[in-house]
Amino acid sequence: MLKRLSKDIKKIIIKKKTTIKDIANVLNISPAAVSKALHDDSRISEKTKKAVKQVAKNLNYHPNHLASALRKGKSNLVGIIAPRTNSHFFSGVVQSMEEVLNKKGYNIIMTHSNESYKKECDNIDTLLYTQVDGIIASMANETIDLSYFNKIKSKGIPLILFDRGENDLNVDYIGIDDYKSSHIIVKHLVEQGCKRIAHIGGYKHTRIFNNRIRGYIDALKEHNLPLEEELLIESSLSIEEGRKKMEQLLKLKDIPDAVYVASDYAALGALQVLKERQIKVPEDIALVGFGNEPFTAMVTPSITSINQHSEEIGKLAAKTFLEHMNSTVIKQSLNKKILEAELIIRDSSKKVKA
Amino acid sequence: MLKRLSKDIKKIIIKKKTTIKDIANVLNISPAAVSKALHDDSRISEKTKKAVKQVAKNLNYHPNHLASALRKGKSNLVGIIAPRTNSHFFSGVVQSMEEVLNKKGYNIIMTHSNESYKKECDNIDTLLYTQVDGIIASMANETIDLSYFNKIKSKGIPLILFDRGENDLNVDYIGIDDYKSSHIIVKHLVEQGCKRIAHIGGYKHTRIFNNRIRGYIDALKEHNLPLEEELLIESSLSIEEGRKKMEQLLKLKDIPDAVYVASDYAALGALQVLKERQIKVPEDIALVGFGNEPFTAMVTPSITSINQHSEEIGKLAAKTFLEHMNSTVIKQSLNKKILEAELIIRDSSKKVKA
DNA sequence: AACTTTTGCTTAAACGTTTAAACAAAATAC
DNA sequence: GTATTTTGTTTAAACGTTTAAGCAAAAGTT
Repeated sequence: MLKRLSKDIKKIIIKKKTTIKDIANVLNISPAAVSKALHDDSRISEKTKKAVKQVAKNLNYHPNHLASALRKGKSNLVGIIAPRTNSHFFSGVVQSMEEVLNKKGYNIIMTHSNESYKKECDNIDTLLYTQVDGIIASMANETIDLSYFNKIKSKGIPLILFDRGENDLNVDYIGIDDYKSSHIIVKHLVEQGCKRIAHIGGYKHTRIFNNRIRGYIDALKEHNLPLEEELLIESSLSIEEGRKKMEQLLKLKDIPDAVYVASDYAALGALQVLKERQIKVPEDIALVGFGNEPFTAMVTPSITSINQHSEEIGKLAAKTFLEHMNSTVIKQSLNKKILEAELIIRDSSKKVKA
Repeated sequence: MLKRLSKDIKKIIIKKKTTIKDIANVLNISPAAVSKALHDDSRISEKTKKAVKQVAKNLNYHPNHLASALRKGKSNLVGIIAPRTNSHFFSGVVQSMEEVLNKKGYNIIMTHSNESYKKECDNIDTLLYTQVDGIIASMANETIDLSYFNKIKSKGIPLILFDRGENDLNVDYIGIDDYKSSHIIVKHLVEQGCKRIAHIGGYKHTRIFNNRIRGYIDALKEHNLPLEEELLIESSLSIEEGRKKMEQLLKLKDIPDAVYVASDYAALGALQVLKERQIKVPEDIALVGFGNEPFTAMVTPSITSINQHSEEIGKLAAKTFLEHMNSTVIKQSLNKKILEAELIIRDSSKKVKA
């Protein structure tokens, strides 16, 4: 009784959202005609189209996404999961994805795992809950168990991984050739005359970091340099970790003459330590980072780094998603697209002047 | 013709998602009964509830959120917009919001403006598009134009701001008393015997930073200290900016004996500079940060800071949202909740030993 | 003028839920 | 043993959109 009353009050106070029906009533046409007019259907006259759009604007009409998504069986939303938000690489990737997807009428729901496995799972859950049409993701550092990603696949919606992917998971993948990138870096350092090349790498269980480590090891071999255990360090690659691992390397009786760091952030930390200790870069120790973050060009000395082609990766990932949506049958063939990375040589490793 | 065919193929290949109807068919009951059983309606017998839930599990049933949201007229989603993802404060706030909201059946869509106005607008658009039931936001540093936030209000869904709010905008707000916080800090520094207290603050156009600056100025006055222009600096408050502004202060002929930095990150940068220059903290210069980030306790010397009660803010913001949802009429009265902050005194400012 | 085609709309069903209302059967009350 | 309440379910409509199918009128074709 009281409840009924308050409900009526609500109805009075809340200006009901205008629907397609309201527009139809104003113009004395059917809701179907309105819907078609709004979608520029060729079977609707220009006159009614104009009228409908005008009334829609007047009544402040906004389509009910839930209704159309339900009816069409797709939400036109794609979920993105990135491990971090503040890296130039990831934001570049996302931006170019967004560009491609928006053009095709898709909206994006961004989520960040912050490198945490739990958050990643939460992200997947909300994305599935909101009925996204697909998920494009890059895995958190922590993630080892992949059952949650399989949950996506079992729902039947496309999953595309980029950068931080996994070989086991049977999905499309876009990334750069990390193994080869290490080769390019080591080759460059050798050409600069370096003989004791250290590697501050990421954790081996992450595909890309493992590949960089393997590449480092194999490249040393190719150039007949010995692999010394004390020169190969795993780390979480934050600025602070870069400082710590660099300090660790400087404590060795036989310090390296070059350090290849698997992330620009950690490389920056390492550089800070070197500068504080008055160690000359690149003369005493040459330094190479990874990711081509903008700051690498801005610090002194500027840091040599690997350009990961974020725009290209984003574009390809988005296009792969669109391919899935446009194919009527479930695609069986997988897209594994591996781009070749590019070394941007800067002062931190330029011992031999050209 | 061909299209029809391919559609049929699709139907065959794609295992249709199981719906409430499928469960109903299996058990020979009505879909309505199934729906009620799944929601533990008191009018459904325990026996059928159990049976329904079992079948649901067997068929791998997942409720169609779009359908239920459409029918119920609410999505049970709440959008959150935070300026940054990596700050302890914001992640604490969000976590406690999530806790409160999940308990009441709400899911969260997190977005990050990354301090960019454009991204903030994009976030608002996608959130409105996904038909969230409300938005809880903290404004980007860049944001000056508030028309986009008014767009939310004009849609009739609740908007709750926290921390970075705005006086003009007629919305609920939860935050700490920044003005008073500055007073607490200045008082503390004066008690430690400091006479030239500098302030590295944020940009004045952001409410909270403006309040901190005003608080700093008024507190100086109260303690009969002169306000010196060269000691009051605006900045973006990153680590790097903290370094730069500290260096700027050290270039003065008459350097300060205390620095109050409006962010722990910038305070950390300042501390790095002080340590590099062998300036004793707190003996030569006392240092106070803001935000009580975990690292403030971990660096040497540990940094005195202001605890912003992130959990409390998150909880209150979530509760305010829930109040909106539960009230049948549109609430006119605004909630402005200002919490008192707490100074955590650590080594960086402890000149007078207790 | 008698047809076909095209144009511009309408009708009605569907998407998967929820929920008010109805109703039969069982349990309880008197 | 009839009246009333409670229990457990069904029916049917609704949420706002899209879309296949239908249909009348206009335009085009012989």
